[in-house]
Amino acid sequence: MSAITERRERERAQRHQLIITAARELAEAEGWEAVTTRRLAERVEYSQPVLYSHFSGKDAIMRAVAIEGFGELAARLRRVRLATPEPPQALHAVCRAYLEFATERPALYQAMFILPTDVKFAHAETPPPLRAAFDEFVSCFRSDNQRRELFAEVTWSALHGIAALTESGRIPPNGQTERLDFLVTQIAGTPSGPAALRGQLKGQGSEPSH
Amino acid sequence: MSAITERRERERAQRHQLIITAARELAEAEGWEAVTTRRLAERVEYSQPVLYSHFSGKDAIMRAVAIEGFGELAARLRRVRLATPEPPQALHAVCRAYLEFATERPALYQAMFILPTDVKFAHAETPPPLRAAFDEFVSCFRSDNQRRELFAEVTWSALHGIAALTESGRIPPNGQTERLDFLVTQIAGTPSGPAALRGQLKGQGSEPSH
DNA sequence: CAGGATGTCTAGCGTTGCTATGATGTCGCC
DNA sequence: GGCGACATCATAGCAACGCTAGACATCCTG
Repeated sequence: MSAITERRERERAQRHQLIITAARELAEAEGWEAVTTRRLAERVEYSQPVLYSHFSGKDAIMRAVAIEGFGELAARLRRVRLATPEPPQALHAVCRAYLEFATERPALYQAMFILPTDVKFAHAETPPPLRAAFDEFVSCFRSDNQRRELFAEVTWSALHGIAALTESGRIPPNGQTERLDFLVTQIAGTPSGPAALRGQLKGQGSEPSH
Repeated sequence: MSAITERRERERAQRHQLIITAARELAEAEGWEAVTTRRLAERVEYSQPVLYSHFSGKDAIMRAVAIEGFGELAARLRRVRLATPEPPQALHAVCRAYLEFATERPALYQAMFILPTDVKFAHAETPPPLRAAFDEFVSCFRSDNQRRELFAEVTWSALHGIAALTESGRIPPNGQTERLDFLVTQIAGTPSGPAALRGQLKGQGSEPSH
């Protein structure tokens, strides 16, 4: 292989990444509905068909952005968990970091967890960064807990519910701390968050009633 | 007002409902991406502009479908709750009914809770059926629990997370019972579901660990 | 019965994701 | 060095989308 073709492949790889980055920036700035193939092509200073020589379609571009997001989320959760040695606080910190991620990067979060996708979750073909992110939740539970995968799954689902409903305006953005503290307290089976430590649970039953 | 204009208004109201029903049926049969104004117009046997004399646009049609769904969900949850007198089981039953609703009517659920909307949640202009559905969750907690609104909010969020991630294929459809049982058990702060009563929690710590 | 208002459809605008075709430029071979 | 083969890229266009202006018909009213 000649040096020239090597350079071309390098340039091609750069352009590949350029498309992903441009799509992500455009989505984060104006939302996914503003990401059209025309605007994206203009932004990377190529014509539309070039996009299709790198990706099979708009869906594939969004999938690439999502996978990039999985890597960032996994790294962020891992950093937070390792920085919080005490177990209950680790779960709380990881959950808070998850919600912060969803709040700070709504468009990225949408691509990862809300918009239709054909990325395989909990499957052999699952992208490693996605599995890594999920494992951060699993690692917040004792290794002798045979159901820690279930614990992690439900914890993640609940966090996703809060994040999705907040982002779409279906629950008010205020009170995230209370929701987070309550959730972690219940999931962990024991008070762990700062609010709980401040005694917000005192004097109130948590049992259902008719 | 003449009898003729009365008849016209009646016919107009019927057609209004016909559009909503047709949109819903089309969405439930082929998904919302298949609901185009052209296909919808063809289905109600009118031309496209007629839709716009009833609704300001496609969004408004979807909003009408969603509000219809809120009414059905509220009725379903209420029926289930009243049929389950024992408090802990009531919460469990209501949660299960919510997930069943989401599973049985995925397109309707999407319009209600996933797709972008400008329906006001937790607001003065909130549609009464929506508020009624939420209140069914609230009513599952003791009235002397000053934070029952928070309890209900987090419970609903967690259920929505499970429903949304399941429907988009991000968590496998198998194991919904386990997730539901675990969630209700943790939220209620005491075992309440059948699985918990079967002793699935034995011998496993629920405390996080490093 | 004429006139005006009401209601409906035909036709079309601008935009979308995507692609067939053709021009341009580069590479390897003789 | 010149030339055919190849890869690369842009122009132009397709079908379908949400939505709307204007023409047409129909019906009620004076």
